[in-house]
Amino acid sequence: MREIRVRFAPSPTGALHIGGVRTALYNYLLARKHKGTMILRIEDTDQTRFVPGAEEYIKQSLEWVGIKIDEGITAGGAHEPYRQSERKPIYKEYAQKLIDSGYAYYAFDTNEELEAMRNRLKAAGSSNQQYSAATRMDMNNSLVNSEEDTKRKIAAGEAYVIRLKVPAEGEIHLQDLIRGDVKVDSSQIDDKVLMKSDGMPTYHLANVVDDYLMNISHVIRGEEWLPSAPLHVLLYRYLGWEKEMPQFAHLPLLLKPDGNGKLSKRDADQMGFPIFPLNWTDPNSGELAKGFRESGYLSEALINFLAFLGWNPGSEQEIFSMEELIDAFSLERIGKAGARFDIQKAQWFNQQYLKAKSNEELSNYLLDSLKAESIECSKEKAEKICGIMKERVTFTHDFWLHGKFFFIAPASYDEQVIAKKWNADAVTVLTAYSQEINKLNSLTAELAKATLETVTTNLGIGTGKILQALRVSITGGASGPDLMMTMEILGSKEVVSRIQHALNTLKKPV
RNA sequence: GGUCCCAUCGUCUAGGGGUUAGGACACCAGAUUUUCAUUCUGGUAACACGGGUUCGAUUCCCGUUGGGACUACCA
Repeated sequence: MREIRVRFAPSPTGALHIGGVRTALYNYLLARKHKGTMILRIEDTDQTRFVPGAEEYIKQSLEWVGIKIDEGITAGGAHEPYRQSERKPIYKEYAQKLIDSGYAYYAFDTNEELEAMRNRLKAAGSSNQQYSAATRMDMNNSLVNSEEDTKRKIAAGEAYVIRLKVPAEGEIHLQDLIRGDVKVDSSQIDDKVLMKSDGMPTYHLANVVDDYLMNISHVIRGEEWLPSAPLHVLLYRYLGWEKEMPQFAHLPLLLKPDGNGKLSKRDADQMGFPIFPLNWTDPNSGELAKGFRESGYLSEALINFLAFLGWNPGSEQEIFSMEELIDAFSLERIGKAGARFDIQKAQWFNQQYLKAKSNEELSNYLLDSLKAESIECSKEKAEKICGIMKERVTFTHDFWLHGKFFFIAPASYDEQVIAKKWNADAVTVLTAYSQEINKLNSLTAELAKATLETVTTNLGIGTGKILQALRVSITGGASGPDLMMTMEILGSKEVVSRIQHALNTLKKPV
């Protein structure tokens, strides 16, 4: 079997879309599974859409999610350079080869002329308006002009493109690993531009040339490429590389949550979830798009979630580490239908991964949040807080968001709890309780509980009746982690002060 | 419009000529937790439609419908 060599080949036109991350992931899983090579190639042949910082963003995103690059930009390799803009002469050479062998030709048509052609065909009621065998002889190209004329035009510096001469008819077959046999009649394919007038190749040429030169074994990419895949087959054929042609696998698309259409940044904004792995600030608009990382997602959870969007192991296991994914992965088990993006499932995965982490590891997230708020906290205390909170947390920032009361005394109290539970009994117990706690110089959860029981027993009031009042006086909220542990972390002085404050602030019920 | 791709619970999906059509998320109910969350138990919920093929189709074939992608000197 041929050595597995796959590539992830994004273009640096902005932040890396989450669908791109999944494509990269599937490539990576296949490579690792078969001890192959994962290549990162940058497809920057469109100079007009180049976005500064995008390449760096791609690298950082892949690094964050744990997709390691064996070969390509930064990693280097035997097929350098891995940035298509730096491979210009290579494409030119092969375009020339196609011209020499009669499979491609020069075209001098202006945009206006192309436009006119389309309008003409449209008016005539033609089902497709393309530059093809049916129309090329009416256009301004080296097929209709004399050789001298073509040479003269080129020498005079007239703008031209190189187009592929697609045959008028004939079926083109493509064996897709996911979709099986796909066939298209070549009459449906237009004479695609191979080299643009700026001297850069188009995706079609660059992609085929590089995949061949880099000895790529499998092209795993999104389904949006399926319609142009037959064209690529034609290119391999005309270049004489059909035997070395990689195998194709066109991945199902990631769909909007409501199911209609490709997942886009717009949907994410509207529905309030991220679509990029990392924060991204658009250099043109200055607009910030939130990343999964900054939204509180763990990379392992994101990967697990993404892996299951379009693929499944066939078992009932849901939680997979990267190693387990590599072990279980196979192209055969990739589905054909588009997968809707369900952020709730992503949240569930995140919760699972968060719960499984050590307090030590989790404390870093809390400490980060605290640092941003300029609040001091020891590592030990942070670990303790994370320990009692991790069962109730969905995002990394929830430790801070739902645990603020560990650092800031409540400024207001939950009204519902006050209305229902703040009564004469509560005031009696809390008054006595704070006096007892005040006598202690160190407070443990056990001590807090024992003291509370003693106080309530002496007063003949059920503990359960006033517990909510105690919680609200200490945290301000109606719910939260174990209250006794919370008090232990807060310490006796703080507990007393908070109860006193509640007693003083809240109306004394009659 | 044309070409291509796709179709199992609301969502991600397993399955496959004869099954009580399985799991997970979400949702609902109960138990535990003196709160909330966690956890556990249970529940609601699907083979788009019409023709074939067949003793028998949700599964295979064809069509319809629906959805999607592509249709640039963008990738």
